[in-house]
Amino acid sequence: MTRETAAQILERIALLLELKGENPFKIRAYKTGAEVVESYPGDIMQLAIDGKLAGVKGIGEALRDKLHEMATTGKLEFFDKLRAEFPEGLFELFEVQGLGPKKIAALYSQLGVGSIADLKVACEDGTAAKISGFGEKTVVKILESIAFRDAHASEFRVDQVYAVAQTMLEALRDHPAVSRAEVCGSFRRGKETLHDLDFLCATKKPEEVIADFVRLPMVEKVIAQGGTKASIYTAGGLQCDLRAVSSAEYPFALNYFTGSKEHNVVMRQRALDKGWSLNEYGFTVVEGKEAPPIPEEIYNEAEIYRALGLDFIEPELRENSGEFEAAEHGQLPRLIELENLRGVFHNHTTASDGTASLREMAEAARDLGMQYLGIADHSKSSFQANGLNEVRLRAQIAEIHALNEEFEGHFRLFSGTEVDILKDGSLDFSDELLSELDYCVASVHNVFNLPEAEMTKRIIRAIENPHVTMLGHVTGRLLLQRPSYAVNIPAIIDAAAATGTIIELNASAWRLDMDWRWWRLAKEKGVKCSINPDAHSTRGLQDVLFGVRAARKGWLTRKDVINCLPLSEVEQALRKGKA
DNA sequence: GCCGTTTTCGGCCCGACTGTTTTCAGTCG
Repeated sequence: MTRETAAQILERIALLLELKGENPFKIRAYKTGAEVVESYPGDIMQLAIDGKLAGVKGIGEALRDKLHEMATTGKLEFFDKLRAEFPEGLFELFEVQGLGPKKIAALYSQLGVGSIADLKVACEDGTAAKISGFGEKTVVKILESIAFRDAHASEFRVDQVYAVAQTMLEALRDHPAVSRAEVCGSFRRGKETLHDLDFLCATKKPEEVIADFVRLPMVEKVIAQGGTKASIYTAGGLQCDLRAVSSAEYPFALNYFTGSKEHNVVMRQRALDKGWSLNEYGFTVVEGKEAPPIPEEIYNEAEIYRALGLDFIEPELRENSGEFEAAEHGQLPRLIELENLRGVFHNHTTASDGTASLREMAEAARDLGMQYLGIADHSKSSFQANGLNEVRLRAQIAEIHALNEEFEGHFRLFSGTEVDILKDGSLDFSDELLSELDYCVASVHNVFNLPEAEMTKRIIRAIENPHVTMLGHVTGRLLLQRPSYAVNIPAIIDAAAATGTIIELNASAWRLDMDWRWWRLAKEKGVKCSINPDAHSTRGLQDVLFGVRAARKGWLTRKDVINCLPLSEVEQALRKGKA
């Protein structure tokens, strides 16, 4: 059993115990246990098998035994018995905004509601509104939340598909009959959410490759299987398509299946203007038309673009939103790469709601080849996240100074805070305290329902504070789960430009906020970006990967992203904008 | 169920907001 599965089982136990009205502290113990399993630095499942979990904080005797059982037998009797008491669909009810354990338990016991489909019926026929604690507004909110969820059905965040994409791609590339393979589609274009994964491979033996593809271990169900293409579902319900083509066709197919559809339309039109027809297999001269000869050998996508008089357009830019004009005039940006990052800001430690200590986070960042790490734990108003008060923050600053002494200039910790932007736009800490920090991230964490004008004013007031270095997750959205609050982004960008405030690109796959669609505007206005993992564990630092994808999609180069600066320059840059 | 300058049992994170109530329970962050 994988650690992800084990963690999910512990989480589900916590939910079921909540439904049963169990002791809340016992429930929290299971939730903590799930987090520990999820983010433990080391092979926790092997430790469980070997019976070496003693001393792992958060895992006591009971969880130790349960983890051992899961790791060795692949199941957990306690969980199987517990979940048999409730319908399977009950879990999805927790995804509905406004529904918690108490309301779900009431719906289930009084109306037999055991799934979102049941819930929808109960809301629409008026029975739900009759339950004590439910009313008209509750029902409306529930229906809204269900509608939002339906609109995004069968969509996945990129972190949910990343491992499958890599594993399948490796399997394809490993295949003796495959010469080249790639993930195409919206995954390759760096989209933040997607419906399926499109794989492409070049081979002389398509049927053999297809047959082996549908037998991969992660394949749950074969939807279709033919001579050159197949579709399957993984256990997680993710659809994966494979197309097998010849080596000569490969660059054309790669281009075609990467899309976007709008980009492809323009590509084909440009080819037609030359008298060529373009499809997923190659160029052909249009019947009866004067046309230049088709380039004889096209081995890669760049040569297709060159044949059409264009610079190579990176997949992330292929949305027909100006990339052709830029490619024609040699004005495409040289997009940022993961390797350009020299450090990261906005990270949490055990002082607030992170799972790793200051030292562990620093060591993990060094191991990733970074030169610096910015700490930004929550401020006191974020009680839920164990936010730091003034005394604890000053203690952390001192601790950071001590660690920096120890690093002797080889690595640098920056002291910061993720300070709450309060309802009126004032900040959770005084200017005096903020001035003692190396930098400050300001974020909204409560009162999401303000009208747009008020929310915009609130955030701009925070931006105008000279101690606010950067603005955190500007819209508060959680992809596929919660829409952004109402806010006027162009007005925020203008305010950031006027005050020299950096805007964060929160790299958590849940957020990717500010959205890639706004970065070109921000860049035009001279606003700098900081790609921030918002890491709550050492593993979380690696989320910068998703942030870089989004930054590339937003046309950003290393020059636009502040944490591409080497240590020797970044400190000054943190101050410069606000000087 | 976990933890502990407690060795064995008491404490474990808090406040705002919402909608339903008529003083507060439930949810969220």
